[in-house]
Amino acid sequence: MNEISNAELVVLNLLWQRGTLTSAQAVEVLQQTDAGKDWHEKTIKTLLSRLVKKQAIGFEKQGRGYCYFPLLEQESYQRQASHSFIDRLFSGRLAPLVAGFAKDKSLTAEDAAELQKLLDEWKDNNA
Amino acid sequence: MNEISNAELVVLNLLWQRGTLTSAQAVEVLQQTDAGKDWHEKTIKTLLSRLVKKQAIGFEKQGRGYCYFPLLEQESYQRQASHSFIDRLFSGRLAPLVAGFAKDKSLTAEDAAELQKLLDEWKDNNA
DNA sequence: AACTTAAAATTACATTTGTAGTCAGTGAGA
DNA sequence: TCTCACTGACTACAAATGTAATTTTAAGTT
Repeated sequence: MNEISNAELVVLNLLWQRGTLTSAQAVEVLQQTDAGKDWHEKTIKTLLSRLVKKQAIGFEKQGRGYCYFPLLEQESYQRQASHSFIDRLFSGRLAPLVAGFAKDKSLTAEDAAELQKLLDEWKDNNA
Repeated sequence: MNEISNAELVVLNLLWQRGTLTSAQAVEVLQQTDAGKDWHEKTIKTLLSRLVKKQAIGFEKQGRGYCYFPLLEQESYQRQASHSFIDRLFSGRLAPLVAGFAKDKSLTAEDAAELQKLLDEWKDNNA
C-alpha cells in the first residue's frame, strides 16, 4: 500500500542488483556509491527496516543477522512507477517524454538504436 | 530549490494548461477532475501558496484576489523530472522504460507512430 | 465611512521521510 | 561459560506533505 521513498529506492535498487545482502554488505556497498556515500550505517539499517515493513523486501536469519532479499519485483515496480510518472507529468502520453530526451540531446545513439529495435518488434507484433 | 510535491503538481499542471487562473477558478476546475475532486477549497489554496513560496508560480493582484500564473516552465520541469526519474529507476537508460510500455501492451499505435517519427528526425539530425 | 464577506495569510496537525541514536538480545571468541 | 561486539528493534526529531481551520485584511456594497 505504501510508497517506496527515494532513499528506500536506492537500497531496493541494490537488492535488485545483488539478489540478497546482509545489512553489513548493504552498508559496505552503498557507502561507496554516489547516492549512499554519506549515509550513516544506522540510516541504511532504518531504510532496510522500512522496506521490510512496506513488504518490499523480506529476510531470513543467517548467522547473527538477517539476509535481505527483494519481495517486490523490479519490473513490476518499474512498470507501475513509470505509468504513474507519465500520467502525472505527461497526461499519460509516452512520446512527449521521449521527445524531451531527443530535444535536449540526451538521446544517445545506443538509445536510438535500441528504441528502433523496440519499435520494429512492436510493428511485427502488431502487423 | 524545493521539490514540487504530487499534490502541488496537480495544481501546477492546471496552471500550465490554462495559463492563468484565480484561486476560485482553480477550485472550480480542480474539483471536477479526478485528482482534485475531493479536495477542500482550503486545500487548493494551500497548494497555491506553497507553489508561490517555491517560486513555481507567481501572481498579480486582480480585483479582490490574485491571478496566478506559472513561473516554472513546463518543458524544463518535465525534462528535469524525467531525467531524475529515469536515473533513479532505470540507471539513466531511457530504452528500458519504453520497453516496459511495449511489453505490457500500453504502447498505442499512435505512440508508436510518434516515436518512429521522433527517431527518424533524430537520425536526420545525427546522420 | 462603515460593514460585510471573500481572499489571502497564518496556524494546525497527523503522517511520511531523511537521518540517526539508544536499547536489548545473542552468537562467536576468550 | 562468560563477555562483548554486532545486529535488529525501538525511539527520536526536524522537515516535507496532505489536508484543512482560524485569523486577518481589504474590495465591494450600502
